[in-house]
Amino acid sequence: MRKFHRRTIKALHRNVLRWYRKHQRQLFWRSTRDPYEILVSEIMLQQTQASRVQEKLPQFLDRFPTLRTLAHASRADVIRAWRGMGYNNRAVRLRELARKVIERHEGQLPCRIEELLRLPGIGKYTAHALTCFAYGRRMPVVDVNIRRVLSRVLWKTKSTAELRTDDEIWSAAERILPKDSYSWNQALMDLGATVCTARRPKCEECPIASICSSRHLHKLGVMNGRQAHQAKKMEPRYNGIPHRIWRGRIVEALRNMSSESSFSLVRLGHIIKSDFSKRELPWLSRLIDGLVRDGIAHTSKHRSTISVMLAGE
DNA sequence: GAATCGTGGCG
DNA sequence: TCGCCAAGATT
Repeated sequence: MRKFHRRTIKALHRNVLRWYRKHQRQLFWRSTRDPYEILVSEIMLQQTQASRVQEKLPQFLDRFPTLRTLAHASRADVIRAWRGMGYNNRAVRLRELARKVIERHEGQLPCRIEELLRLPGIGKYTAHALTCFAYGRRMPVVDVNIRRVLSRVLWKTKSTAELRTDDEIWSAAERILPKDSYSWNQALMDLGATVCTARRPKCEECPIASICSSRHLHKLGVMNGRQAHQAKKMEPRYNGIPHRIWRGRIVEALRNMSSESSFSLVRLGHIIKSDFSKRELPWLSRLIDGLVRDGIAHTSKHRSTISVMLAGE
């Protein structure tokens, strides 16, 4: 367990918050405290860059202005409104979450961490983020930005492959948390997104470079080069294209189909792959099965032909 | 605990 | 060009 000196922490707070007051990004979800709006933003922000959420969130909220409108919408409509966001499971879970909040909590998003964690699509990060950003409670938050920033500032960190463990970072985040945790957490995320970036951090613009444990590593250029490519397991592909991309193409095709009709497997195959042949039907079926399991697609048999559409219900 | 889940930008 | 990366959660 690393020790932190009070004076260092104070300087950290002062410099980061001063930088934040001047350089913060203007983001949609910082100008509201409506728990529902914050909730949607946090789900969208999971593994997704703020700039894209900034663009899509207003459209989504326009379509589903309240938790109730979302809960009463069809899955297909929610998935359609999720277009361009990626990770469509999130859309399905968000709608399911809304329905559970109505049946369990009378339509009020709960504010206790344990209750939040029981809802689909909410893990440790999102539960803490909601507590801090929607309810204004003093609460540490750790996302990939904060993990990288704290890892570099508080420990010598040569590459993003050598970040500190989650336990270490959560513990550190808790111990150095200032009074105004809302601004602090937002500030650290901005710093990580715009200055203390994963690749080519702009240490010359950093308000806490003089305090940073990794400052010398940067001068040596250690953090600049491409990451030592650690043999990561290649994800499954078909025709050189990752499984997930094929799934995405299918979902996009289903979105563009009018809600009453459906595609036969062969027709769908030709839409996502121009040279599709019947020999590839087993491959396509497996992809569809995955989408059905995830509650994104729905299949129906008519005589011997199988049809596909977005999940109804 | 590793594998899985989209999409677009950037170096 | 192509791999890495992005406000993670789930199984």
